[in-house]
Amino acid sequence: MPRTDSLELGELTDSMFYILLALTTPRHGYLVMQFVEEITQGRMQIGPASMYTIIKKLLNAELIEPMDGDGKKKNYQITRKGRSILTDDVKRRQAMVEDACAILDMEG
Amino acid sequence: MPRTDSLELGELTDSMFYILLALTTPRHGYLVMQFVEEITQGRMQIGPASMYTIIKKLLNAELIEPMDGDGKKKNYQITRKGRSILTDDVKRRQAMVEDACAILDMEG
DNA sequence: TTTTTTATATCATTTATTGACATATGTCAT
DNA sequence: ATGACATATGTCAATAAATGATATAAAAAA
Repeated sequence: MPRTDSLELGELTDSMFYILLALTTPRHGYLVMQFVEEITQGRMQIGPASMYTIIKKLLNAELIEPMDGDGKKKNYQITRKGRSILTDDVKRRQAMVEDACAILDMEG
Repeated sequence: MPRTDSLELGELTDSMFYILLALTTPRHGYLVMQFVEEITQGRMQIGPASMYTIIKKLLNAELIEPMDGDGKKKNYQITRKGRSILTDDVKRRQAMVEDACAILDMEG
């Protein structure tokens, strides 16, 4: 990924992808971690280091925004810009799968 | 991605994914670069630095193997192990797209 | 002959991820 | 009320991945 910022290319890393997906509903970081593990059935786990590092980056890029926090908890939600980049990235990933299914002999 | 080797997790990076896909037919590095650009219609480009670095890594992990080279050209092809990991990774990516389509409101 | 394309390769740098660690509050059983 | 565990957020150093720049050399084309 490196050497060029993935967000500048309009691409999301797997972690960013799932965190953005989680924040289509307002949640705080800890809940996002649990949510990702749940919907992926444990296939993907995001620990605190990754979580809070990436949250910071997504905030900075304005793909998510802060919301009303309840005490210690800090809630975030996806922005319009974030949603747009997320749906584009779903399409990008869909295209990759289709490329593969065409060449291999898998049902796409 | 880092801190843990993606291959040890049985996961492929985007570049590895396309290079393996290209090597389902025997090809040499330079052809792989062109092939990837073609099938992705320019969406993904892999330059020489990435190409030969990743080829080396895939060889080392025995996901590809060398073949008869014609002069300067070095041909490679995917191994059985490589094919198995590739199809698994297609499924992993398919699952990600499905996760997203379920939460967003996209046709999967 | 000069230029471009083909073909392979390395190195230093940047970005991404994460294990280990630190901190603090809330909850629950003993 | 005391110890254990879950909740909740955060940093830092270390590792891995990708790539721009650069180098080399043969073949093809202009």
